[in-house]
Amino acid sequence: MRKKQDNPLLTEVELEFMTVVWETGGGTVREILAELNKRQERAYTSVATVLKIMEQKGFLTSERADRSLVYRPAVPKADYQKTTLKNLSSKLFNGAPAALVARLVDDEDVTDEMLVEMRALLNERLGDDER
Amino acid sequence: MRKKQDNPLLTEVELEFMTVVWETGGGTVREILAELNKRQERAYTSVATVLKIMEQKGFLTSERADRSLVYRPAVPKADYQKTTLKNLSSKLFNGAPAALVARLVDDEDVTDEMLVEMRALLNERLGDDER
DNA sequence: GATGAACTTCTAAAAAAATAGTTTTCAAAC
DNA sequence: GTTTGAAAACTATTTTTTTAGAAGTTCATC
Repeated sequence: MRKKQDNPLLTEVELEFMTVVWETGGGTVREILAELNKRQERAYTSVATVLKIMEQKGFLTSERADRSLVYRPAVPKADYQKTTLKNLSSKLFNGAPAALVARLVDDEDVTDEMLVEMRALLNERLGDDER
Repeated sequence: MRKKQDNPLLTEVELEFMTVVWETGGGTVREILAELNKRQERAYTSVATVLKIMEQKGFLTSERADRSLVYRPAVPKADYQKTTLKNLSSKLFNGAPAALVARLVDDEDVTDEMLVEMRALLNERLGDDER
């Protein structure tokens, strides 16, 4: 009987940490701390605590190297992006991902270039024949 | 000196409440409670408290009718969807909304029909001339 | 003008998330 | 072999979110 993991979402702070780990590929607490503190000062132990929790939740793995733990992503960023989009789409867009795109389309901050890029992605996956 | 409202996002529970208010157009505490309790039992005062907070945060307006307060959305769902997408895109997709669509495109749960629908939306906004 | 039902408002406690101090561990340096 | 320093583990505090009881208000009715 497998437990299947029931809250697949990161909290605000966890996401910030995870972003650094994805970008850098991971590292020791001290290294991750250094990266995080470029944005906001935090104590060493705060970072260590959160990283440990994230490991328990299954978002990170750790491995000893010398005296330190080295944390690495256990979940690829692309997977988590997918999870998040699914969640958002179900919570705020009636489960319809297209509704989500509709909203992007009428956002004036989204440029035509971006929209063209999106269309290209869709065409690539769909094939260019009209429907 | 205006404060400009610095956290524009709903919490988990607030979003659940807001969803009901958007769907129904709003109502009294008792009415909203009835709707919410279809999913999860909650005390009357819990709901009243959260609705009050949401009003303070600017997501709802209230108006007296008889002895009761009637709550209504102060923010259209479409606006909030936009806010959320902006936030998500900046926090998890390097500020590139197209990256978000890229992720939708390679999600096997998103059907071709949905993708075609998205493309139609893009074409509509862009005009059908190629590029 | 007292009573009570249906509210809102006030207050607070429980739970979750975020932050960080204190203690322990362990290898290396002396 | 004792001291020291860097790190993890443990424990605690603070803040935010969620939940809800208790007290106060309003208004129709007796």
